[in-house]
Amino acid sequence: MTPVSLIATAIQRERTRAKMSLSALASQAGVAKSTLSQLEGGQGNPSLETLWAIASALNIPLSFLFETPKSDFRIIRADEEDQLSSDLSELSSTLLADCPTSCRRDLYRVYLKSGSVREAAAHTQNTVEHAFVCRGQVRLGPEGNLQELTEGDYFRYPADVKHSYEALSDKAMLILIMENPG
Amino acid sequence: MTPVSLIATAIQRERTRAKMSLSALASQAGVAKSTLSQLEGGQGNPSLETLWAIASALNIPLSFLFETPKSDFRIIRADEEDQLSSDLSELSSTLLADCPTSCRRDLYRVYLKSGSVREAAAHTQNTVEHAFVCRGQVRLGPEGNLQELTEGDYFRYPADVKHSYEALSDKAMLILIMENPG
DNA sequence: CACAATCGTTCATTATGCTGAACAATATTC
DNA sequence: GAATATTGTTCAGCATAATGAACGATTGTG
Repeated sequence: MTPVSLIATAIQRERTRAKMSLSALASQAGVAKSTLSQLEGGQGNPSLETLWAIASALNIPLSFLFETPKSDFRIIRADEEDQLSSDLSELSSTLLADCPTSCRRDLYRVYLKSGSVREAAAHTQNTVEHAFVCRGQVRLGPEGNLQELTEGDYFRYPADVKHSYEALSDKAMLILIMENPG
Repeated sequence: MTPVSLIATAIQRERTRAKMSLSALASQAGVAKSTLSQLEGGQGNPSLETLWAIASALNIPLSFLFETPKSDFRIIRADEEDQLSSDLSELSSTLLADCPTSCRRDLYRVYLKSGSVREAAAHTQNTVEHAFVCRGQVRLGPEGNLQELTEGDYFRYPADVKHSYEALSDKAMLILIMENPG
């Protein structure tokens, strides 16, 4: 995959996400329509200033133009041991998620009390959430894909749709990592 | 700050980190020395292919050239409540760390047993680790800045120096997020 | 229906980034 | 110490990215 074609799809993706026409984005960024048109066509070899102008007009950091879209599900149960360095008796660690390309990840500590269900609206497109349950039991996930998790479980899911959190035990604590855009 | 000057310092930083001479990097990347020289001098307006070639030769993703360096300490105790959305009785969440610019964050689940101390070598420059204790008590941190943490505590620290982990309780579990380069 | 506006694409001209050779300044080797 | 690489910089020529006007296609409006 050539870098230009990657940029091409990235620009198109971000532009449609921003609900901007090609002409509007071009004038907003201060570049010629023709330049932008060729770029989105996967042709040419844009300069840094051109890319910068486009990213600024889209109101996103430049690195957002270098990301490859993906989103997926993954559950790692507390008793599933990826044997990574488990030979060290005093320490065993499990890689829950890595971040191959640059991404934005915000880290939250969440306390839940049993009772009502906490609904969360859809986040920006391609947002992914990582949940790790530290204490108690919770049911969470995107609409139609709720998972019941217990202490030590890890769950990753797309969060660009409606999703919810609910404590099944009296109290629950979890680590939530919001990652966008994936 | 102009985008070119940012790239200029970024390239120099990554090149010295890779212990490469300007000439060596140029030939490795397949670009003219003059091009690279001008770039590091903060002049010009590089094309995407040029940047791509340089990043590839440095063996880093392109987005690493757009990051602004920083690193810092932060501890959030379990009983420190950032009142964020604490008005919702059934849910209260605390933002532990956000990620203003693009960054790489790998997520680990770590189990510790009391006894020996786990020593970790210095990671690449500007690496930061986020530790969140889910169970038990641990003493961890960089050399000369060990912190004792208990359940629910969060600790962020530079990990580009030697650091260590030690369980103070019988068993301990924590979430570790490795972020590089910050 | 006709008119106007906006859409995205294509093409000559202009501006400029990339190149390669020549350069002085260190660093290395016998 | 002289000879030889290797460092990073500067400058003319070429390659090409960016431009702006003209284009047909599509949409909106009276």
